[in-house]
Amino acid sequence: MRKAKTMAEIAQLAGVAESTVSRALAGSNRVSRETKDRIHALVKENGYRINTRARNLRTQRSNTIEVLIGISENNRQHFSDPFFSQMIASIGDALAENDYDLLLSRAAPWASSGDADALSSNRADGVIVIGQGRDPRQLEEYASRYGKVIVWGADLPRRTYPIVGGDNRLGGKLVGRHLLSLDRKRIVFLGDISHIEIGLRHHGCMDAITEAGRSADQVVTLSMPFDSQSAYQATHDLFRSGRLHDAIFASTDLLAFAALQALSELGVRVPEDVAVVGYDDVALAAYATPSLTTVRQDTAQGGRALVENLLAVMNGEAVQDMILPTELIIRKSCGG
Amino acid sequence: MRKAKTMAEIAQLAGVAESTVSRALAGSNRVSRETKDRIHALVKENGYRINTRARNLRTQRSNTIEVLIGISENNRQHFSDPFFSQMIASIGDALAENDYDLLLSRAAPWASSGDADALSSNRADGVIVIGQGRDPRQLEEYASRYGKVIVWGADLPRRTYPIVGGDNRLGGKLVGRHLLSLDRKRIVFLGDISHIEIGLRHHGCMDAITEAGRSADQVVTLSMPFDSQSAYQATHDLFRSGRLHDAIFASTDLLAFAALQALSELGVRVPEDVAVVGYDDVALAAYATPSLTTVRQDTAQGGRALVENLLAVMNGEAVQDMILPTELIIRKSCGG
DNA sequence: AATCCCATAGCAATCGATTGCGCAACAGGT
DNA sequence: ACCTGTTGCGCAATCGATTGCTATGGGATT
Repeated sequence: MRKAKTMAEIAQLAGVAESTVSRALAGSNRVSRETKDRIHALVKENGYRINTRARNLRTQRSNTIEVLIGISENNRQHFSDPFFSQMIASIGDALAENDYDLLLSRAAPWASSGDADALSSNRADGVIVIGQGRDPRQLEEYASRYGKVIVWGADLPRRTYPIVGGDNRLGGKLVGRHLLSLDRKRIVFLGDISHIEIGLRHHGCMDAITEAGRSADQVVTLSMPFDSQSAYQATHDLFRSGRLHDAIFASTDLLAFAALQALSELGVRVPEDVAVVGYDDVALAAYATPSLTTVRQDTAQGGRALVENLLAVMNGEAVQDMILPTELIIRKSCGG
Repeated sequence: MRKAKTMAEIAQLAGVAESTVSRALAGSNRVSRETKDRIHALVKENGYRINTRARNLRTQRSNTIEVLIGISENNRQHFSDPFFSQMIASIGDALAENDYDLLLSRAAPWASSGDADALSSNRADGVIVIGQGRDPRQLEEYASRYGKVIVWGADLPRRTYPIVGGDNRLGGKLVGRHLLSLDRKRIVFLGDISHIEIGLRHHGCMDAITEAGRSADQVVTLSMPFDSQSAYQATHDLFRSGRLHDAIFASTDLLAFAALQALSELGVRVPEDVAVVGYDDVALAAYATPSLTTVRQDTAQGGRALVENLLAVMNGEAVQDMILPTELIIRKSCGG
């Protein structure tokens, strides 16, 4: 069974023109039933498979959507953040239903440098960016130039791209209120507030403080990189030094887990001594023991919305921004 | 600033031929410094970007590697299994270092049906399959036909594709021994043993039982789908019914977390009443409280090995199978 | 019987970049 | 002056499938 490499060879074997083979495989009704059958048989027999690269060039599309984790240069950690992987899973589902593949990119195209400036384009039919990162201007520039882009993130002013996202400020506020209602007086905020979304969560938390007439110095902000190692270390250092805090607001569930680990090793009781609240409501937040009080970000709904809206954009339709409901999930074993 | 779409337009603006533009952008030394500079300036000025699709067709490569989660038809759950996302992250890292992108595919090409049989090929330069699934024959067929494939999985006999993987049977054996050394007498195995790798873990566990001269009925096997919901439910049902078991061997950390959750809700103490051991050593296994005793599968090393060996295969070199070290990580708060 | 139409299938242009080969210009050596 | 290299660049074929337009043959219509 020799392997037929090109459509031309199949055409030759079938005694028809390439165009007929192409139409037969595409299911066009301009090819007779018999010819179709004959071609399909030859295709199977020879193990022929369409060359996607040629097809992509000719049709000017690749049935592929690119997903960029835009939140930072140091992408390493974010791939393994369960929030991102859940989001990617959900996007993947929605794309699959629409017959799109998912191209996972790690290098943000706007970060390319020097000679490489003309490197890539047109490899995907559209782009989903997850997170606005620290400097939204690059993203803005990229999106306005490229066009077929949608972003998971916050509703920034003077934005030209459509977004899907939660209300980070509200989420932070809910957490703040919750901790205050538990009569916690010295709160630690864990996370890199130079990231847009994290900053908003922090902002919301401060809103709650102000709203309650408390003093802003009830919150200690531990700004650190986005990975669990740093969170573990920071928590460990802070609580070993014996300073008295009675609550941690981790800007991410991943960081919350790291903090819990540190507290556990130091013998700090949760939630008796310290209440811990996370953000994202990743799947393991419920399964972990102690389970985690957190703010829900519905990745299933979010991924689906991102895909649907992106497809609409690609289709030339106008799409609305979409702010998903944001709610606090209270699990008593951890968040008090 | 009109957008230049093709290389021909840039060539026209620069007053040179397309070939010169192409060579200039590729950094060929057969173009003078001045011409290069002029072209680069025009490229930047016009926001021109190379059409990747055309390039891919002409060069017969796409600098893309496809990653297939092959373990089951129901791919939904596996994307969010932290083991898979860690593996994907690690593969992504290694690929990025080699200037490859990662195409995440959800539909196994060998599962395509009917008219669609000639649908796709040549869209990636190579394929990494994670997991051998339930029926390794399809995978075998696919790999032998396609060629540029590497698989994360077990060392099956009469296999024609190269693998990277842990020693699942040894891992299972280590767990079995560990539980026996803790004098546990009624062990529950949690997982779908029709999956090759899970079956081997189970097998290894039984080896340990036999080795110790115990009776095989000390192990109850709860075979169930691959998701945490099912594991939670199964554990809940089993322990609520009051039967006396004193250990759980979860074939996956994800399932272990689900089991822990169920036990916690039923008031079963871990590890006093029931020891729980997982498999994979996902990142959260250490951070969760109680932390999890588990068998380490080094995704960082594994991902890197998969990529390096696949690139070697694509390069026509012969590669060795690679069995990674398999060791039990004992964390006393959970596994006893 | 002449005309028209429909079902099929072929021809050839096209998508946009890459690359082997050839050619011109210019330098240096004899 | 002639030969030989080198440098810089253009010509045109090529990758493999898709698609608008055209052509043919047979049956239906008037």
